[in-house]
Amino acid sequence: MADHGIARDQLRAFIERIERLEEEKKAIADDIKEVYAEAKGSGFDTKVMRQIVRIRKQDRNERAEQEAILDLYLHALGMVEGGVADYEEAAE
Amino acid sequence: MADHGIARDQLRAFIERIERLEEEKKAIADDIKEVYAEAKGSGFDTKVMRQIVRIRKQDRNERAEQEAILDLYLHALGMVEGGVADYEEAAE
Amino acid sequence: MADHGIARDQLRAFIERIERLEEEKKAIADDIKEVYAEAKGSGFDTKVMRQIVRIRKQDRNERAEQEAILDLYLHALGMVEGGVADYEEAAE
Amino acid sequence: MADHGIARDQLRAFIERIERLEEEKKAIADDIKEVYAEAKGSGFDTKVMRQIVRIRKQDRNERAEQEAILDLYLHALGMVEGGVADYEEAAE
DNA sequence: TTAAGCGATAGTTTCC
DNA sequence: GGAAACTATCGCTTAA
Repeated sequence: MADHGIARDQLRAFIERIERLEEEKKAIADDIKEVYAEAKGSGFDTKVMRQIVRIRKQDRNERAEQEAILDLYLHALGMVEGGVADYEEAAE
Repeated sequence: MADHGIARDQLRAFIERIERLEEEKKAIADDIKEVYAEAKGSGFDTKVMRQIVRIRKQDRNERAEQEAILDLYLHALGMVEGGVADYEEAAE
Repeated sequence: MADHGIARDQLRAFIERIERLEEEKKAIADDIKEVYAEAKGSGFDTKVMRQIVRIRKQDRNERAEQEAILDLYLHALGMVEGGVADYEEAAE
Repeated sequence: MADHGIARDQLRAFIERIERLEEEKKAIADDIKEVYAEAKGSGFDTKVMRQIVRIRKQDRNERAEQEAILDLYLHALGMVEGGVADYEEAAE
């Protein structure tokens, strides 16, 4: 019985942290909407803008993935041992 | 032709503002995930937690809606100007 | 009352079509797994393979999106009416 | 060095087989969406439909599991070889 | 102004 | 158990 109170407080704290973060997230989402509205007011086509944003994001993702695959290859080819890898192993 | 450069700069500025905001949003979303992970590490069931968060949000929405309806009634009845509102301002 | 039977039969038909399609989908997913297993048996690293597949897919998506954005621009700039569009229509 | 070319061709073949299968899978997924859309157009609630499909799938899984358990029992009791199983195969 | 299509996000499941 | 794929839900935007 004793722990229930503690667990409850802990849970409440977690929930409240989450709720505060969600509020912040919501606020930012609203900011984004505002920016689009403002841009629209300046004569820009928001549809086009959204696509630009999306494609630029894709570009970033792709670059990240390219690096990931390069890493993977280097490891697969064993071209990493003797250098950084030993360092990392030693550090574990 | 002259304005294209300006429009371009303006567009670029809008896009960059949006991208910065999206980054922030992403960061917060990650924070939320972390909190859930931490709670899980403390032995809480995240599925249940998510439900709690969802239900509490609904409650808030309902409450907001009820207040909106109340406002509507008060306005319809002309019971609001210079009356309740002043009260609320004074209370803040 | 009369329509219930009909609606029911219709619903049943829809459900069964869906279930058949889901079976097919499942079968193909299994095939894919088999191919990965076979490749693994031939000494390939499936992790790398999955990344290759993913990145190639991204490439395709990006290309599609680029085309979409080009279209959008052309329309936004009004460079399509009476011009390219008619060409395209004529070509179809 | 000589094998690299072969490995490469082999890899390419695997990748292409996978990509072809993924395309087929995608096509079927799209077909499923279409059926739902069509059903919606006929006045059915797709949310409910999805639930029906899910429940029926669970039922099948359960039934399969029950049969597996039954099989297990029958085998454990040695009541199976040359009996029911052959019947079923013949019936297919 | 609302319905509907679409995109994004959240959640579940599956694989490693 | 952690990551990735798939699914479902939600909210926005658009068109009627």
